[in-house]
Amino acid sequence: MDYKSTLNLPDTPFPMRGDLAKREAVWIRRWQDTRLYQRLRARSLGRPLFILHDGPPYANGDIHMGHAVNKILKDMVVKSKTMAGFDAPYTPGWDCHGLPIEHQIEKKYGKRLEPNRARQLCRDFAAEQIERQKADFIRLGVLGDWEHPYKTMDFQTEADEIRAIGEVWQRGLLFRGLKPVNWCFDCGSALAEAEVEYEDRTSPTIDVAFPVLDRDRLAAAFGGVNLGDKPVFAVIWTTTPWTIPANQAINIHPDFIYSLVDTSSGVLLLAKDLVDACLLRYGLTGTTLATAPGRALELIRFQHPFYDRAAPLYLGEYVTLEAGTGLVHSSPAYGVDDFVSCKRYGMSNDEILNPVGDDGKFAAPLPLFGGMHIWDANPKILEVLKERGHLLHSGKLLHSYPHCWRHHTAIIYRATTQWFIGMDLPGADGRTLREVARKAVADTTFYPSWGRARLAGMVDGRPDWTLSRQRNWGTPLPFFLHRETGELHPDTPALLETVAQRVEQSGIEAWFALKSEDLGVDPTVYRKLSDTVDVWFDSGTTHRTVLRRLAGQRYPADLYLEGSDQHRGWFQSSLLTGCAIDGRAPFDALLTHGFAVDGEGRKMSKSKGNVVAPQKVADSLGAEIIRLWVGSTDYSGELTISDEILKRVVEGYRRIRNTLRFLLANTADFDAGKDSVSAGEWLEIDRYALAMTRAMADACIADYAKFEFHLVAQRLQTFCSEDLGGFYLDILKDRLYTTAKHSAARRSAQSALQLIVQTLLRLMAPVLSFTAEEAWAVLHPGSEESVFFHTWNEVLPAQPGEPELIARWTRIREIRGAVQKELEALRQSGKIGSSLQAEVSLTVAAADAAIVEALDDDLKFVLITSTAQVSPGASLQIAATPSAHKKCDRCWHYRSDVGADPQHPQLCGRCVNNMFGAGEVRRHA
RNA sequence: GGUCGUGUAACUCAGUUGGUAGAGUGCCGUCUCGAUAAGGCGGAAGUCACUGGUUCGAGUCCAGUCCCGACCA
Repeated sequence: MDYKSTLNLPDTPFPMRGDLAKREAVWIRRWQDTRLYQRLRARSLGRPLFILHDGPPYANGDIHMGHAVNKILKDMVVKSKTMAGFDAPYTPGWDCHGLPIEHQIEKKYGKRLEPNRARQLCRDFAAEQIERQKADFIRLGVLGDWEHPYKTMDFQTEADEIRAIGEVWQRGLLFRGLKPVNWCFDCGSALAEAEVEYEDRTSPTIDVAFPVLDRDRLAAAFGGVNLGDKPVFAVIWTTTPWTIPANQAINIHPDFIYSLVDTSSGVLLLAKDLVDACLLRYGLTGTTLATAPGRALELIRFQHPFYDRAAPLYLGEYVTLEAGTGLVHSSPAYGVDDFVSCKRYGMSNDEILNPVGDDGKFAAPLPLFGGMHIWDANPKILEVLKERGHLLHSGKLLHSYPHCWRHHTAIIYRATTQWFIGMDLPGADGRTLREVARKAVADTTFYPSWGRARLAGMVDGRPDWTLSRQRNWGTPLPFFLHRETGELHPDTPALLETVAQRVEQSGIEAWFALKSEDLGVDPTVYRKLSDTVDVWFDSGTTHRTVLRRLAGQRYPADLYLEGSDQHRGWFQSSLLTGCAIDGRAPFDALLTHGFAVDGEGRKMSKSKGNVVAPQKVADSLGAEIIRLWVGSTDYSGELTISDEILKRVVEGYRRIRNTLRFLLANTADFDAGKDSVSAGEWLEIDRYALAMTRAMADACIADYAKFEFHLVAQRLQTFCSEDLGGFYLDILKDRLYTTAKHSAARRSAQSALQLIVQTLLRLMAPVLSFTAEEAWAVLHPGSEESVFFHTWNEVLPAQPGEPELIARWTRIREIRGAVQKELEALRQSGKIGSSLQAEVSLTVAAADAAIVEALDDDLKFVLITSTAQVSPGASLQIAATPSAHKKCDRCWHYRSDVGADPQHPQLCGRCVNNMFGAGEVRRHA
C-alpha cells in the first residue's frame, strides 16, 4: 500500500516561481484599484507622523538606475516607518523649470522662439516627462500619492516661490553684484556649469614684462639691494593675451620665494623655483641679486605694458609653481580668482575694467584694440608687446579649455551683473547666513555620519549664491529697479504679493505678460527685470512652497533622502533657503546614498555599454529583484550592479520565496483562531524557533530604525537558510507530515510556523513588497487586506527564559553539526544514503549531558536519525552505524518495530499509533 | 590638484572594547526525490587594496601610497 496519501503533505496556491514581471503588474493595478495608499493614510490617522519630503527629480528623460535606487530607498523608508507604527505619508514631486528643459525645446524648435511660446512648450514637455517617469516609478512598487504629486511648475508653487524670494530679500540677504560667469559669444549669454564642456585647444602663451613703478620700495623689500639704474620688470605668463588690456593687478603667492635676476634684458622678478626654467625659455643667462618672500612684496606697483595704468602686487594663495613665472597677471573681469583677489583688495565694481562686449568684441573706445574680436586681437597684442620690448617669449600650448556644449566654441569668464544670496551678510538677527547654516548642520542627524563633515565643509567654503539667470523657463525675479539709482521700488513687498497672486492664477507667464503700468509702476523710472531664478532655488524652497501646504504632513521634515551629489545640490539649497527664511534647516535628518555603478565599480555610461536600465530589469527579472538588490546593498558607498550580481540577487530571492512557500504550505490547514496552541504548551524546539524569530525580528527592527536595510536583507536570508531550512524546518518535516493532522504535536509546530510567516512577511514587506503582499493574499483570500496595514512586533508573544533556551539549543546545534559530519563520512563510504538510515550513539561531556539527555527520546528527531543514544563520558564522541532494521514505508525511519502489527506489515509502531491510536507523545522536537 | 567617501572569499555583506577571518549566494562532491525547475549534508575557496609604524599580538589603531566614486578646482 502507498502510504503517501496518509501523510499531511504541504499544499499551497503560492507558486514556487515568482513569475515576477507578470505578477507585479497585477499587484500594481490592484494597489491602485483598491486605493491602497489612500486607505493606508486613513488607517494611519492619529499615529505619530514621519515625514520624508521628496527631493524632486528633474522632469527630463526616462529614469535610470540612480532614480530607481533613490525612489526604492525612499519607499523602504516610508514603508518601514509605516510598519514601525508611524503615519508616514509620501508625496512625490518633480523639478520642472530650468535650462535642460529649455534646451530640449530649443533643440527641437530652434533658438529664436518667442519667449511665451517657449515657456508653453517647456511646460508641456515637462508634463509629458513627468507622466513617463511616474509610470516607471510606480512600476517599481513605490507607494505614494501619485494622483497628487507636486510640481515646481504648479501655479501655486510658482507663486509661493515668489513670496519666498520676498522673504529672503526682506531678511536683507539678497543683493545685486558683479561676478565672472562662463560666457559664450555664440549664445550671447552666460552658461551654467552643466553647459560647459572641456575640449583641447591650442592657446598662445606669452611671458610679459611689467616695468616697475615703485622702484625704491621694491629694492627695500629685497633687503636694500642696489639696482643701480637697470630696468626692472615683473614677469607674468599667460595663455590669454586678450586679457592683458584688462589687467589691473599681478598676483603672487605669499609663501613663495621670489628672486630678482639680473639679465641682459633687465632685472626680472621671478619665483625662485622657476628662475632656471624661465631663463632657459627666454634664452637668457642671469645672476640672482636678492630673494624675498612674496608677502614682503605686497602692493608694490608695476606699470601696465601698454596702458598708462599701475598693476599692484596682490597676494593670492591660488598662485602655483606648475607653469609660468610664479607671478599671475590679474584681470578681475575675466577670471574668478582674479576677481576674488581684486575684490579682497577693495576694488569696487565700478573700478573693474570690462572692455569685452556680449559679442566678444573689445569696446570701440579701447585704445589699440577697440572693435576687434578678442581671438583676433591675440596676435595684435603680441605685436604691441613686442614693439614695446615687453614680450620676453611667446609660444603655443595645447590644453584642456572650457567650451560651449552646444557650439563647441571656446568660452571665457566674463564679469556680469547678477543677483546673489549673500553668505556673509548680517541677516535680520545679525547673524550671517553662513553662521545660521553652520548651526543648522550641527543640529542635523546624518546617515551615514560623515555627511555632516561633507555638508559643513561645503557651507564653509561656498561663495555667495548666484540666484539670477537670463533665461525664459524659470520663476521670475519679479523686481522693478530704478533706472538711475539701481534701487528696488519702494513698494516692493506689495508689488511682490500682487505678482504672486497673479502667478497663482496663471503661472509665471503672468509676470512676463504684465506691463509695469499694470501695477502702477512708471516704466520710465523703473525697469522691469526679466531675469529668472536659478532652478536650485525652486527645489530648494519646496519646504516653503510645497511641504507646508500638504494636508496631513508637517514642516520641518523628519528626513530628506538623496544621492551624495545632493550635498552640493538639494541638501544645500534647502538648507540655505531654510536658514534664510526660517533660521533653521527644513529637515531634522539627512540620508545619503551612493550611485549605481557597474560590476567593476565604474560609472555607467552609454559609451561604455555598461548601463543597466531599470525598465529592462523590471520587465525581465521583475522590479522585486531591483528592490532586493537595493535592499541588500550597502548604499553608503556605490551600489554595484551587473548581470552576475543580479543573478545572485535572484538566487537569494528564490530562497526566501521557497521558504515562504514551505511555511504557507504547511499551515494551509491551520486556522490560527481555532487551532492555535499557546506558546507555553509548545514543544521545546518550537519555543526555540519562536525565540530565534523574536531575536531576528528585534535585530531587523533595529536595523530598519537606522535605515540599514542591507542588514535586514541579509538577516532574512540567513534566517531562511540557516535557522529555518538547514535546521528547524528540516527537523519539523517528520512531525508535520507523519503525526496526526490535529495532534498537539503538529498543532504546536503549526502555531509556531504561523507566527513565523506573519513575522517574516511583515519584516520583508518594505523591501520585498510584491512578494509579501502576494503571500499575504494567500493568507487572506478574497479580502482587500494588505500586509502594509499591519505593524511589526504585534504578533510574537514574549516567553520566559529565552536566553537559556537559546543557549541550550545553540549547543544542541553544535553537537548536531558534529553528528552530521560523522554521518557524511558514513555516507561517503557508501554505507548510508539518507541520515535516517543511521543510528547514532553519543558520548557527551558532563557539561553537555544535561542538555542532550533532556531531549530524551526526541533526540533522534533533532538529529534526523532513526535512533540516538546518549551516555556520559569525558568528551563529545560520536559513533554512527547503519541501521539493521527495516524502513517504515510511511515515515521512513528504520525501526525494530516495523511490521510488528500484522495488520500493517509495512508500518512501524509509531505510524500505527499516529494513524490509528492516540498518537505519539512528543515534548521536545 | 583639493575635499569627502570606499576597498574583507567569484558575488553581496558581517566582523562588537585589537587576541588563530565569518554568513548567504555561486562552485565542487554527495544524499534525497514527501518544499522537487526544490531541499539536506560535506568540501574547496581570502598575503582582510598596498607600504610602513604602534603593540606580546592589527581586518580592527596611526601615517603614507594606489584604485574606484561623488563634489569642487
